[in-house]
Amino acid sequence: MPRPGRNTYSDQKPPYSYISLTAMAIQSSPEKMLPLSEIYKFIMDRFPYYRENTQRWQNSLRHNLSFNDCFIKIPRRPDQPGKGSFWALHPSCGDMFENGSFLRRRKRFKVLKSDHLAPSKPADAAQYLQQQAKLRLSALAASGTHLPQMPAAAYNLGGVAQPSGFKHPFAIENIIAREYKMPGGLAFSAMQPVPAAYPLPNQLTTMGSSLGTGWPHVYGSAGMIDSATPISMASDYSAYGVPLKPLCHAAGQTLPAIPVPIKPTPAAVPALPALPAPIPTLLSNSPPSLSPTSSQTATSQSSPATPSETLTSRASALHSVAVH
DNA sequence: CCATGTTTAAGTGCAA
DNA sequence: TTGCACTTAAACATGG
Repeated sequence: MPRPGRNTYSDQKPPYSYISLTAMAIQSSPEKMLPLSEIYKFIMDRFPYYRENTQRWQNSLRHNLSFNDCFIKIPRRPDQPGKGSFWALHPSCGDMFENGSFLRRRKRFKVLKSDHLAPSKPADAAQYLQQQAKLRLSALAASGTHLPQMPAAAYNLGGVAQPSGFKHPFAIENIIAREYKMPGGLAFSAMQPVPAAYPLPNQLTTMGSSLGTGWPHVYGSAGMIDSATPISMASDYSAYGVPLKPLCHAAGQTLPAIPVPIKPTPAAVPALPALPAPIPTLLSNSPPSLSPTSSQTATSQSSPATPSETLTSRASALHSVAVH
C-alpha cells in the first residue's frame, strides 16, 4: 500500500456523503446551526478535494439540504446580516449513520406527517437550538472564556451540563473517532468499505488531537473548529427570526411563538409541551455507539408517502421517523 | 446579479 | 433484480 502522501490522497474525495459532511459542519458549530456559506467553508477548510469544482458540489449540497428532512432551516434574526437561513439538524434525526458508514445511510430520515402525538415537531428543533444556545451562552458567561467545545449541554435539556463528554454522533470528533475506534477493525465490521485510498487515521483521540495527522483528506483539527466557525450569533437567541412571516406559505396559519423550521411544518403545530422527552433522548448522551432504540425507530409506516408528498407539508402534525 | 433554495430528473452503486 | 441512497445536473424562484 502506498503511503498516503500529502498530495497523493489529499485531493481525493473523502469517504463521506454530502449529508454527513453537512451534518459534521453543522455539528461542529457551537450553535448547531450554520448558514450555507459556513457549511461550504467548513467543508473546504477541511477537505481539499472540495476546493475545486465548487459549483458542482455546492449545488449538490444545496440539493441535499432542501431535499433531506434531516436538515431544517432556521430563519435569521431580523438583525442578523446576511443572506439565507441557518441550517440545522433535525433533532430527531439521531444518528443516521449508525451503521458506521458515512457514505450511505441505512435509511433516509424523513419527517412524516402523522396522526397525533408527534414526538418531535420541527418547531421543537428551533426551540431546542434556542435553548441549547442559551445554555451554552450561559455557560460561556459563567466561564468567562471562549466556549468550550461542549455540545453536550446542548441536548441535555435537563440543563445540567454533562461532564462535557458528549458529542453528537455527527460531531466531527465522533465521526472520525468512530471510524477509528475499533482497533481490531471492529468499527468497521459494520462499516462500509472506506476507499482504500483513505487509510484511517492512526491516532485520533476523541478530541483535541489533530484531525490532520494521518488524515490525508482532512485538514484542520477538532481544536480549530471553534475558530473556523466562530459564533455568529452571540447573544440572545430568543429572537431567531421571530417575525417568521416568510415562513407561512398559507395565510391563515398560526405562527408558533418560536422560530420554526421553514419547510417541514406549515401546518398547525399543536402547542408543545415545554420540552418533550423524545428529542433529547435521541441526541442525548448516548455514547458514540448509539442506541438503536432511538426514536428513529418509531413506526415505520410502509411508506405510501412519496417523497414529494412528504415534502408538501400540509399535514397537521409531523412525526419524524425513519421511513422505509 | 449572485447567493440561496426548491424541485425534477437521470444515472450510479450498494444491499436486500 | 429491484429498491433505495446518493450524486450530479439543471431549471426556476426568491431575496439581498
